[in-house]
Amino acid sequence: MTEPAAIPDKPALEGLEAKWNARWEEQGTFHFNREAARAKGVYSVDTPPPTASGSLHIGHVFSYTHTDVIARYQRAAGHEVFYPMGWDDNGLPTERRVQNYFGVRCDPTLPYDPGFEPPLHGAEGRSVRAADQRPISRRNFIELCERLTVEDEQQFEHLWRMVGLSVDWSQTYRTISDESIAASQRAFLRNLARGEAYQADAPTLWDVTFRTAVAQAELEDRERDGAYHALAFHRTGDHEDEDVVIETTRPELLPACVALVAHPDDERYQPLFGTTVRTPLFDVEVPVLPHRLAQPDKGSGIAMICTFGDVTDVVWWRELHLPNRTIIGQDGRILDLDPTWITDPHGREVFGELVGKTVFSAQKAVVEALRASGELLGDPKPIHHPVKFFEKGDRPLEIVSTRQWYIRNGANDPELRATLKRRGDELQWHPAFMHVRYDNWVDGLNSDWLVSRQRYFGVPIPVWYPVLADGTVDHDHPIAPAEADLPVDPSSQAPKGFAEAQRGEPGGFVGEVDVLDTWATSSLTPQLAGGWERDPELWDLVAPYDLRPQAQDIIRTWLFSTVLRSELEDHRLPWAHTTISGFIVDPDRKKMSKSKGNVVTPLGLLEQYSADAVRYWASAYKLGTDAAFDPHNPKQIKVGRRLAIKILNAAKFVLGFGEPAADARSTLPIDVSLLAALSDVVTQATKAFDAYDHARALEVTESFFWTFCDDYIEIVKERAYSDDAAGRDSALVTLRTALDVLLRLFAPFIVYATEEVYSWTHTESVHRQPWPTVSEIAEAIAPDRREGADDGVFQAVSDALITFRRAKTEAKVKMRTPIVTATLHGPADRVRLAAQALDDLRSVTKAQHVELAEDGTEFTISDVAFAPLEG
RNA sequence: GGGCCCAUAGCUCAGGUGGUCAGAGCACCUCGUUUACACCGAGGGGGUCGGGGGUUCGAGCCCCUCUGGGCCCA
Repeated sequence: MTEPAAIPDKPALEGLEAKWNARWEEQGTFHFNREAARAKGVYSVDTPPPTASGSLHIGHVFSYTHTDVIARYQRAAGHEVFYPMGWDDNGLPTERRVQNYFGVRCDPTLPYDPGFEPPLHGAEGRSVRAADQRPISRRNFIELCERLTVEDEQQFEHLWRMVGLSVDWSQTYRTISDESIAASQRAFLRNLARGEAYQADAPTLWDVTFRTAVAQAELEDRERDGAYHALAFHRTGDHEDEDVVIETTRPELLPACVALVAHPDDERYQPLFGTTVRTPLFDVEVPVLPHRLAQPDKGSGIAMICTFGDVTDVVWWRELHLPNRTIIGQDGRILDLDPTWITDPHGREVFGELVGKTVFSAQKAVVEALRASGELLGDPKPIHHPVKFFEKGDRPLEIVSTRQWYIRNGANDPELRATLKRRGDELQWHPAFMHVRYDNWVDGLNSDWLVSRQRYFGVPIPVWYPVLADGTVDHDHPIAPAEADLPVDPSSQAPKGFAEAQRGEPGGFVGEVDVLDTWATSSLTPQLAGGWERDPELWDLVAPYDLRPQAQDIIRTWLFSTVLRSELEDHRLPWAHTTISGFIVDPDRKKMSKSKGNVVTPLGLLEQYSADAVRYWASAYKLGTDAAFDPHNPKQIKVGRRLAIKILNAAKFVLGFGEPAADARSTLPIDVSLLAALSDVVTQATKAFDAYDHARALEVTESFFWTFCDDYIEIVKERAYSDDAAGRDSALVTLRTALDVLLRLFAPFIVYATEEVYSWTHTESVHRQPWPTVSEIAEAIAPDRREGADDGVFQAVSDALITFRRAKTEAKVKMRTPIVTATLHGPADRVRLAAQALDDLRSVTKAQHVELAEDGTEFTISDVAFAPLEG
């Protein structure tokens, strides 16, 4: 672009997205420049990488627009903005999508098939039943994951470009790329070396469907129907004929019962503490113990402890030093094991019948057997109670005992917990009240972070284990690779000093097959994007970052885990500010989610109303505020569209008046006054942006803009066309200055229309222009008029104008109907202000003569004589 | 059970440090083809700021409490 473009006859929003995206890409408008960064200072954004396998909905556009608006302001305010985009493509969501899309599932025991072609291609939306999924090797499966995410990411990028995110697309990263895997593994190895990562064989929350362990942060409670079953336990010793009745929602776990428990203060059960009872059906002797977590008001107040029905069972088991009698396997079925603790032949027979049954079937079988033995008292009492689920799962979690990897997070380390709390205090939250959610989460941590996942498409945990001479695996002495050798895949590569043939052999090794939790990599997005240990120059420029924008529901996961990793690695916050966007709710105030079927996809809205319109809608909401959205009547989007079109038209009109003389300045009182009002807008918008209140910045700008169009342009229109050189130049300078400033004030929000307009008079992008300043506006004012300039004259004329318009409306005459004479009344000071622009006021009202009267408390007019309208 | 947020015109939302703060847009009514814009313009009607207490000379704005909605954590 060497010359400004011609002003079109009929400016329109259509096509601007494609036109300007191509131009921005070609000119590198949003490229991060390291030299500029060193010179100007950096504003770096740790962008949330959307889940590549998900679909973007209107809520994403909402929050990402907030971030972009901030980035654009900071760029204008003089920073070199580091604003990369990432794709979170590793993990379960991708696996699940691949299964459904291609009709396959991963079976790691199968060999790789180089010529494999999936049975389906694009079974979008429907889930393919597990039985219909073709089993394929892990490598084939991962290849399909790669293939699909690359396709998805292209669509995402297209959408984001259309929305107009000022991202530097050359900085894009993926959480599953070799570089990301290496970074994630490197961070993990350092955690391991410092003793922050460790293994434990412990009861673990387990999703039966996905067959993987899940972490505390991935839990959610869901209300489910259940039933209290009253079971009779039998006392021992001197009280053999007495029963103790407990109520349980999980009678199928009876064979895993290891004790009964009641609250230490519960007088009903105090006599039983220290005694034993025999379980119904299985006749296993178990102790009756006191513990503070037993709830006297729940059921009969005494509960059975099983290994393991819920997380409380785990606490009891650990604190009361009870035996582990796990009976549920990783498939959610009763394990085929020898229950050595059950000695009663009938009990062993009953257990044998349970083997292989699902939890559901096992419960039916146990209940029937209890009925038959008379140890089930009465009918089960239906209840509604919260049950723990994996947030992505649809079957209740079980608890199984397995070896897993953990990263310390402060749950068992008061000092670390306090440090993390302090980091939360140091972080600047926008809005501030979101800080509480972080504190609540850190306070509520009850276990270290479980990071191993029994999945396939993820970052491999980079360790091997020695196989001892007797063939057992020595998990206590993991073999780690050198950082220089990363990334590694222990399931297909041998550790240094071993040959692949030694895999699984005595004296050899085995590779860890688990992968890291997605969040264990996502918690490193500052490192992944910022070239940590890969590009030290970049890392030094951008880290710690300025901004972490994100959704409120992942404060406990993404935000917290990123703070944790940064603390463990660098003992500092990863960023100075965090902005939390609200989410989108439907007109009934229900959160938008796939399962509710109320998700709105943005592409249609962008095409129908334009990206600027959608951006306006998003920008109009403050951070942290949930927004109701009705896709059938997107009012705010329509308003945004109207605004964007108005900008095009107003600019065309203003520029159409022609150019002022080169040395012209704003001289007439009303013109100076308009620029004073504009200065005030700049001050307010700047202050709002600096306080991360973009909605306020937009509001003051928009409000001024409409007044500018409806009043100021109308008021000076005739003068701008007139032969009076002085008056005309003052108007033209004022109009052009105001337009130029307004375009830059709007540019963070209305990115396309402002750029289009700017191109009519400039060869550079409006998005690379400095943020407007008060002193710059003063430059447009004649030097002797700058002192004490205020908006009084403009306000007075505007207010007076309304009374004239009202008079015409009430007289039911056209606005252009000439007035022969009229008297304007008002307070003396305001009348005198208006008098300073009396010629303009007369021209806009078509009044030949206006009498001024200093009386009354507000503007009114009287003695209006209309002239007949000609023609 | 604990915590946080929200409840202002029919709708969607603004209302720094308490004193023209009762606002904007949409919707509604009336009028209007004026040197950009009918994807427009002008004017107008409309709310005892969820209920109840309290602090204050004065409270959407501060405190208490109740009700309803949402979210987070147990």
